[in-house]
Amino acid sequence: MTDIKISKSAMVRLPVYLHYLNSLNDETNETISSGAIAKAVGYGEVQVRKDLATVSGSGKPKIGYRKKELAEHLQEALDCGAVKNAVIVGAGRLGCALLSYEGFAEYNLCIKAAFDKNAEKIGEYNGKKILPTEDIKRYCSEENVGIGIITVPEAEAQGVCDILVESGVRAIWNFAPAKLRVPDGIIIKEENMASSLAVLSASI
Amino acid sequence: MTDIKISKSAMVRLPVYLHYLNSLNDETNETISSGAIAKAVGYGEVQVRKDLATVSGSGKPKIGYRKKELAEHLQEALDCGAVKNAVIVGAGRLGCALLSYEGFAEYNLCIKAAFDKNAEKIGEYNGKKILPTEDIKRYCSEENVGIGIITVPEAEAQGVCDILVESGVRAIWNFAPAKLRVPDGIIIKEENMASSLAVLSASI
DNA sequence: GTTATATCGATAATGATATATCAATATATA
DNA sequence: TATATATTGATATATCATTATCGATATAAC
Repeated sequence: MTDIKISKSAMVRLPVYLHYLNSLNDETNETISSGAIAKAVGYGEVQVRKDLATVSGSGKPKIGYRKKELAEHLQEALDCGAVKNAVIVGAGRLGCALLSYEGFAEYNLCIKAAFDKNAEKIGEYNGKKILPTEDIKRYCSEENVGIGIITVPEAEAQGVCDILVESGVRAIWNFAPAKLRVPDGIIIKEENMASSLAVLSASI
Repeated sequence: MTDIKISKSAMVRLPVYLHYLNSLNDETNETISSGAIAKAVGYGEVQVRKDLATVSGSGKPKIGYRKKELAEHLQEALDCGAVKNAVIVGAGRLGCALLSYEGFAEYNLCIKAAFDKNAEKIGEYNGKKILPTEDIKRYCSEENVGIGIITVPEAEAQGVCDILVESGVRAIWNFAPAKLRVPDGIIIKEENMASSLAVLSASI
């Protein structure tokens, strides 16, 4: 693992490049220029070059980047060569939306199952199991789950978070509008829908 | 409108402060210190003071901030005194999840209706109307809609975006993994779920 | 009244990120 | 082979955001 430091903000852009490359349906050209990518994804072209330089170095003057090679390097940087497993806790509307969202597969992310404390929800959704909350710990260790997604109400979020951490999950994606406490070493990303929309609204 | 410049990243934190203040159920203290807020929401205490200074100035040494006053100032800064209307285009799972999400109300955001091109979806969901795509323009001007939320597949996103812009929407929240082109003056926020999760996954 | 303490606000220092500039280079053309 | 051109990569600069420091001030205790 060549341990180059990639900035947080660059990390957000990498999947965008990869997605764009994947979306190109085998056109004639084997290569693509930073300018073309920049235009397509809406970043500055220097920005693109700088980002790509940190992961690839396959760019050649007058030629551009070899698409295939670049995509591979992006995959490596995002470490999405091997499938990674995730689970969702909270099988409400948002939880189910994520459960059935196809887009994760592109990055080799697999949402294996969801959990809910409500007995009525237990069963299947879109071919994926919804299990009772009590099963989280067992399931996560058996299925080698590394990522937990929290879509429960605010009041329950911290409890769920603790269970996930106990279950060996190393990263958490939190959709509840609550600040969660996690031990050092656990990565947490807070996603606050209402506040995102509020920001947008404030700027109009 | 006192036109102070608030940085983008500070703007993201303001709703968090407001939400926290709202969540305090009328405790004995009328005031709260920047340190206490910092601890609760997980930011540095200098950070909190700096953010609050840009919107309020109601802080007093040894006392802290008057909760009520602070909340009002945050509301003003976020301009969420008056109700603002939004619509969703794409009544799939994610669209419906957002349609029924209660959390927006805290910031006086009202998602009025959703639109879908699929005739089967037309009707109601959770008490809110789902209308055919053709009605977007008429509805938005009649109901004074300023914000459009796009939850359609990538291929349809740009078309929907154009319609929304034509309909007088001034801000767009895009959940499709596509870079959308909008005229100057229209604010757009790209939200890429898959790529968010990919970033998280890459860091474990 | 004087002193101690909590807490803010302002300024400065650091760090991170984005943009601009330009030399270096791989190909194409004459 | 020499020259022109597209395009990268590196360096420098500018912008933006966070953290640290410290003096100022409102209350409380003595």
